[in-house]
Amino acid sequence: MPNFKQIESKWQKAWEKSKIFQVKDSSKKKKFYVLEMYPYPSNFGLHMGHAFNYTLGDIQARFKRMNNYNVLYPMGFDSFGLPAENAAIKAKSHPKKFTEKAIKNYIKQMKELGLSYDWSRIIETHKPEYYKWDQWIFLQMLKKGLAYKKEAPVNWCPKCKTVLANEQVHNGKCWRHENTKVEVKNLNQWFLKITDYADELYEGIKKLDNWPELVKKLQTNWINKSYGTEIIFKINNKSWKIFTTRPDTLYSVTFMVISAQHPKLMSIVTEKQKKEVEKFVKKLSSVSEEDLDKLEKEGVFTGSYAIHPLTKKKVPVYTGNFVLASYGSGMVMADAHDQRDLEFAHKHKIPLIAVLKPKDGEAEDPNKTKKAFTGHGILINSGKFNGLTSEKAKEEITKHLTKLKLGKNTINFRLKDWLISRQRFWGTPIPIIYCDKCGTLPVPEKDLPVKLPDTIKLTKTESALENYKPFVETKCPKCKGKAKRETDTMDTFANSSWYYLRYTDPKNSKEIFNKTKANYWNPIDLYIGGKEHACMHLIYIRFYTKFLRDLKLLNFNEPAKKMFNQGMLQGPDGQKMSKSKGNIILPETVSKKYGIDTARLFLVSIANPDKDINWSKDGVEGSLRFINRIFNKKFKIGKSSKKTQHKVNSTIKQVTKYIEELKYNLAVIKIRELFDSFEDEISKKDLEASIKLLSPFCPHIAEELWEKIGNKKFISIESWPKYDSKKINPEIDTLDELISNTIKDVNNIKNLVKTKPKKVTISVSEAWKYSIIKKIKKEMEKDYDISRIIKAVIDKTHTKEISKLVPMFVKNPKKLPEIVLTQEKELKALKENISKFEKEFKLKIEIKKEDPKASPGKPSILFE
RNA sequence: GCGGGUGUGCCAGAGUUGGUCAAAUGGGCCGGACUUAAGAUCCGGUAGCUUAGUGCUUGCGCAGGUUCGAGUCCUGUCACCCGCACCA
Repeated sequence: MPNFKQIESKWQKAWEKSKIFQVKDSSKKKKFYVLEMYPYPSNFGLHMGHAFNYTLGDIQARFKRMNNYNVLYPMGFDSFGLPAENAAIKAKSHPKKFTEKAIKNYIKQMKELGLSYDWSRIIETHKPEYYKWDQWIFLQMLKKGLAYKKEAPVNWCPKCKTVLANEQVHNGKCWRHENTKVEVKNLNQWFLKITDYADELYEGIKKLDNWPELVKKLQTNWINKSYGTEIIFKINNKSWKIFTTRPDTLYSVTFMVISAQHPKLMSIVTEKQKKEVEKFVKKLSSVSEEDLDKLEKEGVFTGSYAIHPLTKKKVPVYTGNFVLASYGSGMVMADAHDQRDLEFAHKHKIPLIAVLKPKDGEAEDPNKTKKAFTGHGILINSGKFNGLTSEKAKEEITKHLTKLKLGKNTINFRLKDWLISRQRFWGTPIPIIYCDKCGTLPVPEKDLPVKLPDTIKLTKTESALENYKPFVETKCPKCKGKAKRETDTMDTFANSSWYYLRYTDPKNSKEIFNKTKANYWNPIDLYIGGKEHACMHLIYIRFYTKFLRDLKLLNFNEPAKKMFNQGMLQGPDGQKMSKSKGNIILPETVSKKYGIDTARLFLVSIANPDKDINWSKDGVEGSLRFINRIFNKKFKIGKSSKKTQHKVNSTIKQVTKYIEELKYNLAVIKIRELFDSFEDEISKKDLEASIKLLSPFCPHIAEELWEKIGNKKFISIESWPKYDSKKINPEIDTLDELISNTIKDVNNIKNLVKTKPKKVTISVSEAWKYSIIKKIKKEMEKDYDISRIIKAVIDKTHTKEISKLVPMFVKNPKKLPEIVLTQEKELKALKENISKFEKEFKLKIEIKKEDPKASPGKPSILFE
């Protein structure tokens, strides 16, 4: 077994010293930007799942580097976040301490994985040099009216003591505390107006050609653009807008439902109903929007009536728990053609009117049926719109409303504005100052960054900044009087929304990044990360990209050309790795036992990298066996046989293609087959090419072998081998097959005779091919089904070329393909391999040519 | 409820313009070689029936269909997994 530890550290040091992975911002070479989503530096360190993730990118980076690309492959840390803050609170300390310790450990571990990052470009989001630019972006958004403050019902996690974005609430529970119910609370919060970009974000998805379909679908559903109609209802003489996708059911509206969380709800509640409504709202206050669905559809009458815009009838307005305050306008018109509305109406004994009938039937009485007719149909009970189809009626009714100025066509999105305020310490401070005289003011750009205090010791969960006078107390930038700082910090997703740009110019203190550099490297050519980020990070990063483009800083529209979602690495038990299950595999342990190259090789050879995979001890040992085999093999440098040349060249071709497609598992198979096919003697060039193929997967071992065969420079910066198509000869594979069949024959016969013959005569027979022809002729004479004839041909010849001739057979069954007899070639191949045979069987072997016209019934191998 | 995905041999997992698929590769298991022995290593086997065979049969969740031909396309069905969630 190679001394992995020694080899690994030798090359890791050499790489670091030589700075071969550092990259310049311009080059004659084509650029390639590979990026993995940067991690949160947890104090538990990296586990094998991270190793898998980063290996995927590293292989690509190494591959592209060898293919003469100028490769940007950086790494950084998403170092703001709750765990460090919580740890600090527990230890009555500063989160920076924990964070930087964790980062140090991460870097060490990453280097031990042999990842070829350009460490000179490291970014850490908790550093003022970085988050200064978070604040700068915020100020730009403020200028453009994209950052604003408003009071809104927000999700409040009592454990984090902070507000969560909708996207951070999972099933009504906090995303970090699975058992903590999210409460609803009204607070004054900062929002980013991502909805201004909703349409572009939505339409742009279609152009993300190399993004996984899954991510695209999830984003499409998340943003959810829907075309509909805005209709104005009058309540107590005030206009209330509602949004509907079904204006064709307008005549069916017999009541309205307003969200129980609507900010203006109380304004329409009458004195008489006040008590009941308040009771109802209070009951719901501990339930988040996302949790509402678990409740039964409930509601109470507000006491007010709305005027139907067309019939002018009075319809009662209810408040209900099934209407979202944040979608549309927070109020819906309710009718007989919606299941929820129907159920609600039945419960509250509200009469319903059917206005649609099926195209081929009669309408059911909605007051009696339990199932609403929700499809499209023909309008009835709808005044002058009777007889129209739903589709037509949607248009006509909207047109009519537009004329009356009571409605219009509109587009609605499900996507909500992004709430970025966090009442936490360990985040980017929002650069805002509040002055009693001058109001809310942005921190002047020259005063950035607004730094987090370094000296503070955290003791409580609540916002430490709020209670820390040296931070809060400041001067008003306008009147120079006493003023207070904003104490909210930003969601960490703000940091990660543009980090990829900072890698291109990480040390710039004058500007967010140099435009030329950022535009040279971007967009990212390959972005690797988990699919769990489909709806949050991957939408935010697109949003920021578009915003910075609109500031004329970027000349592209989307952050990444290609996105790749890696699968999850699960423990040996097939379960998600977790501390509680005790199934976490650490790179250190594995590396010590098998070497990190073995682990890298194993991780990518289990399955396609986008599949979830299981760690397996037996499996990794298989990879170890392979590495041992090639490491210990003694190569005689000389001349490659035709066969070796063929294998090397065809493997180069296939492996190159597979790596490009990120089908690493298939690439590894081909590499294994290549090394296993080697004969004793091989040319230096072929051997070098083979080691190069291995190098992105097993960089340390490859460097070692490279040196062992007498090379001085690093294989990591050598150029990728090119195949010579002239040396690829598929016939060699066919002959190989024939030979292995012959071996099988010999073995079979050996087993049968159970004695050790001294001499074997193998005659290469083409008899079977004759037998096919015979068979075909026979079948034809019998006037058999043509399909059987063709099947016979295909089964026997196994050549694609012939299968392509099938249509010809169908047209003209008499014209049989001419089967080329390759007896001469087979003989030759066997002769070439005779020594191998003799060694294999410990026999004397004699090869005899058989009469090609001999009957197919004769044995082709004779023993003496 | 809506949307998405998956279902292949003892196991993991390849396999999309339908045709070299009884099914890559790895693991496991069985046998052989080597060895005093074990391990490592190397070789062979691993659906069933056969065999002198490069033969036959069955076969990729289940049931049908299209086709000369289907793991691959279509329809239905079952199972599991994941995302979103009262979207008006």
